[in-house]
Amino acid sequence: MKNLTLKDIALALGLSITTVSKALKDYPDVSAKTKEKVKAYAEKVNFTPNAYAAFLRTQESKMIGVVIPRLNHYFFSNVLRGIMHQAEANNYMVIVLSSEESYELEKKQVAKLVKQNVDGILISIADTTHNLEHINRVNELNIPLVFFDKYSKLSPSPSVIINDQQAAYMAVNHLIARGKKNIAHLRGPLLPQNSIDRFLGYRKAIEEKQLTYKKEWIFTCENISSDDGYRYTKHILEHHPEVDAIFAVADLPAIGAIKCLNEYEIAIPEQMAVMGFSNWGISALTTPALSTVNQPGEEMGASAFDLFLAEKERLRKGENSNVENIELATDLVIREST
Amino acid sequence: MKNLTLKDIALALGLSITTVSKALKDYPDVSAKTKEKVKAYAEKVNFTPNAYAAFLRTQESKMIGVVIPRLNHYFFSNVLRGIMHQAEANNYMVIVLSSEESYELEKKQVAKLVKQNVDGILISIADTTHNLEHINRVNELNIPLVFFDKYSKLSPSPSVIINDQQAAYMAVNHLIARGKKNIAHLRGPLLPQNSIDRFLGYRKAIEEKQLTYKKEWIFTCENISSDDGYRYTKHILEHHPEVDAIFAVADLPAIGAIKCLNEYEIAIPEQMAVMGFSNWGISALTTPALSTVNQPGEEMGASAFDLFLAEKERLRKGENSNVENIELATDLVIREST
DNA sequence: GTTACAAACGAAATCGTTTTCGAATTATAA
DNA sequence: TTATAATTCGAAAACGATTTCGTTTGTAAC
Repeated sequence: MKNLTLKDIALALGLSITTVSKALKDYPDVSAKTKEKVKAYAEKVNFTPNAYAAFLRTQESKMIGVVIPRLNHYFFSNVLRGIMHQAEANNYMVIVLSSEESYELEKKQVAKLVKQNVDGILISIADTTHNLEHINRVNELNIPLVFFDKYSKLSPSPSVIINDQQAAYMAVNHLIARGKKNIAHLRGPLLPQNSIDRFLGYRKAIEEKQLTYKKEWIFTCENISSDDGYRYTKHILEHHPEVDAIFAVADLPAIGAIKCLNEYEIAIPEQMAVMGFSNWGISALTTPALSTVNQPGEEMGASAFDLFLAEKERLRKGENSNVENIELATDLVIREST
Repeated sequence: MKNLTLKDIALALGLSITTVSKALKDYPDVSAKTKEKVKAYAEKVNFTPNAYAAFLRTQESKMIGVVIPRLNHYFFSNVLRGIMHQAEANNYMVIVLSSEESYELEKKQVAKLVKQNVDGILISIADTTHNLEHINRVNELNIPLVFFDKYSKLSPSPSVIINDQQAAYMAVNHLIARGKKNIAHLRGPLLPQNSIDRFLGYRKAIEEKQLTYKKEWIFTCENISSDDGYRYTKHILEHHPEVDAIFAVADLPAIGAIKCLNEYEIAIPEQMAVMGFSNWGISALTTPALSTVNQPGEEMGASAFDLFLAEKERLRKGENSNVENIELATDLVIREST
């Protein structure tokens, strides 16, 4: 009924604990016959070695920690699913912690994972993270660490990201191709690399086509919330009537924008086009449906886990080979709002 | 730099491992002076006992497992946050697994948690779970198990739920108070208790006010998706023009309904009112904004964790006292769609 | 000075697995 | 027949914390 031990199996088969353990791990100094017998019995009673005891010897916990900025976030949920799927395939357990976009909490969560002796940490850093001491400490302890989506250029750890600048560039070019000339940008906070890159992609597209670029058309969504989008759109309507398109850093502000435009009975996309970023599940359900950039969440999660395995191997071998970085492709999802 | 052990502290202070351990746990046979010294040093070097080694003696892993039907689900994300918050306060780690609404996967995930020696399991069962052997097995192993939101009446384990029947009853009564007389219901799958209860609440309200109740106005959303809502609403418009309100088992189908009604340019709520259930973040952002029933997710998560602690204590003492069940209050959120 | 007792500390066993090293058995060669 | 090698197994020592049970030391009572 309860979880069996090697001892139980050894007793049942008249073998020593050592031989049972070695048989299960295919040591060469156990006869084929004995291996068969042990494996068959272990299979029958559904034995799996006690992970805690194993850790004590091997110092491998077979657990990884994941730190994400937010739990109830469509994109990160998808990344998580990708991570967990890959983790399961490799017999790893996953501990998920949220930083709630707070630098202080992020530090605590990372420390907690280190104390838990996780074999590695996958992290997407918070909007407010301005210091990488906690990350550096993980590196010093030789614990594999992988960034996904929100990384820092100041850390040498491997990362899997999208090309935010290029994606934003494509998105804005799409608006331009639709004939829009005065495009406002609801950008993200100032620190995160991806909100910087999306802004740069926006500016590059504008400048390349020699459209007007105005600082007054750039608004910073501190919380990347629908409320941010709603408020700034209202402001745009009242103070910048010449604006004919909005490119938002994420779907949530874009949906807030649509909400506002609907209330003011502005025709979308004729009078004002709206472009989001991330392709959340809900973005297909607004009226009108939101055009956006698709981010491959599950793929990113799976790649992040694979990078962790690679990084672990790299650290084990003590190689000074370069870390891997992965850049995933994105694509435009054109719907009714453009 | 690396994680310290009791041995390191003992060596540094010229004490035995035993005394250090006992000092940290406030054993009575350690002098106050020594306790002070040990605690101060442990604090300074940020010592925490190795959880894996501790488990081997105490058989307590200080980890709980959580199984939810879906990861990217607004309500469950909130429950998770409540669980994690409470877990952190009590020094527990949380392993989250998803059943993806599949009975088979749910069984696997529970088995995995048992193998991991979690101290308890919090679970919201899948829509397709029709058999409780896996739950019973957990009970037999004396591992505390707590249901939240989606439970089974066939298991004696404690649970924290809402009164779905009463909440649905209130919601439908609200539609009736708005003058609606022919109310359709987009119900959930047949197995889960909450979709049964919401249906019963709907029927109770209808029958009590002696409105017409028709089987043809009941539609089963197998996936509780927006697509379900969209499809059935289209069907209602085409085949049951007399229907003047829709009560959905969840927000997602309700949003699908609104999407459809908008496309057909049906006036909401004048020609057709729509009521959801759960109060997802997006339900305030549709046009028109969705009326719904608020479910206290975080509170439910926190209560579930508390129930786990209580159940653990109950099992430890071997009491045959009754298990606790908690029912949380819900409230209507009236927006534009009614 | 002897005994009794409490206070303060440590030795050692234990949890279950892994792995090194040595012992035992069998097979092979001389 | 003996020496050697190959094969197969098991004893035992870790890993780090917990806890039982002794041991030592000091104090008080007689």
